[in-house]
Amino acid sequence: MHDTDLAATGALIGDPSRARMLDALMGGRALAAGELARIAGVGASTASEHLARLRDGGLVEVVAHGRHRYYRIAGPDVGAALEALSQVAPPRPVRSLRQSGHAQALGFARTCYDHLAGACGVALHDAMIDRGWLTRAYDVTPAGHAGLAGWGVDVGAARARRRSFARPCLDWTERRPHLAGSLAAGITDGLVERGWFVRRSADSRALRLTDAGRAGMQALGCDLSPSATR
Amino acid sequence: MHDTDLAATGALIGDPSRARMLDALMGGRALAAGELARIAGVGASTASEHLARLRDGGLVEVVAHGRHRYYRIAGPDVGAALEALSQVAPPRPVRSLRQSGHAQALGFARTCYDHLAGACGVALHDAMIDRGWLTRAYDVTPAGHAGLAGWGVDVGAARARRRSFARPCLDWTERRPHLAGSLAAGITDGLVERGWFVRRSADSRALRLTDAGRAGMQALGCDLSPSATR
DNA sequence: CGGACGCTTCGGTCCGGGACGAAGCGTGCG
DNA sequence: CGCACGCTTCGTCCCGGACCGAAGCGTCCG
Repeated sequence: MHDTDLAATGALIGDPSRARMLDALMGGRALAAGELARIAGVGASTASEHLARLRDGGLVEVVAHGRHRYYRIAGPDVGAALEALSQVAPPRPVRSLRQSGHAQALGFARTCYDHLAGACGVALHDAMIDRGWLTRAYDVTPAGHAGLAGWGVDVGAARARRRSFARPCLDWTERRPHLAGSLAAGITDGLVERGWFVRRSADSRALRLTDAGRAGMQALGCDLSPSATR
Repeated sequence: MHDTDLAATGALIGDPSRARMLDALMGGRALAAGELARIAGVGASTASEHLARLRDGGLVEVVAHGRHRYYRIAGPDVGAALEALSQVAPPRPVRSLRQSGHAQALGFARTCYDHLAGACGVALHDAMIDRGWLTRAYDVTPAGHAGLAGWGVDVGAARARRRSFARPCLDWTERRPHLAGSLAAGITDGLVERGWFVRRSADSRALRLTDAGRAGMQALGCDLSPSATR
């Protein structure tokens, strides 16, 4: 039984270079050390040291492929902590039209670690419950099973994973829950594979909703109109 | 629509003195600046500057009573973020028998901002659902209404507050959910007022379960045996 | 009213951590 | 095999933030 060292983890997140790396890794993919150095805007040696500290602190894990070292968020609890911290972090003022567009894109659709977030994530969560695919206790109904199978999502596989199956994750841009857990990760993977969402760039966890994705989500009953997403 | 400055908030939490203050404030009470200086082990001037930064960063809020300045956690979202961060923070090794006792006490019963956490919190959450006081979608049943009224808890008042009513909050010591939200805050207040739990000290968010509390919780079906709390 | 007290602000000091460049190690490839 | 490349480790420098003591302000109380 232990007390925890909050300051240590806070300090890890509290460096701007490391925070930029963590933000990029919240896109859900593993990124190479060199890529993270570029994203953070520091040299390779500096990036190495930052990544070592994040790894030692348990926030990221590393997988080597030959000379390439791929880093990723260590697990869903880290993703959840970073999202919760984003709830209370101050907004970064928008200084350009380009940044404004990026912030809009983040708010509309992005990954929160390994699942869909933003207005699209919240709309999906709400529609799945309204349509009876998911109960308010976060169980998948037979209708949900069938519907998700039609999306190419294997609900049984998600359930078999040794982690939380389905739970609400409070969305920092919408201030309402989107779906998290292994089910949400499976759904998000499935929707990306179907081409409903496309990743914008390595630097960003913003996702772009395709025409096919818009049609599919609206068929479920997701409300993607501008007023509903505000 | 904004991006957030994660590093700024991380850095606030990442100072040991400030982390100690936040930890004490997670006890759910407002504490005076002088008390927080004592808890953090720094002088009054240093504490003032730390508190000013926490206030400016939105993590705490201040209420003046004459020459006394009482600081408290700014809201449930901050409490949730700190609890989520505790999930991923490294354990602080226990160095003495006294610390070991304190860590045990924290794990058994403590406040997580304004609601009961630890083994007791998780046992209460589970028993309320098992006993049919609460549904798995976190609605209070008529039986729950009556039972809680018997505990002196006003469910209607909790529902009328402009915040989340009832939701799971992943417990960092038990790794399972305890109850959070205005309902949980009301329950915790009620149980403290009934003398079921007693606050140990200003420095700590540990709660002590009284004999009356143990009897009352066991009557509901809370499993407080050592094996169930491990 | 005058002194005590709680708290905040400010200037000065010092230390820790982020940045860089150089060197070293391991993988990949012609 | 030799060179290029990706990454890590190490030493040095420098800046920012925590800390303290002093001074100032406002409240409390005899």
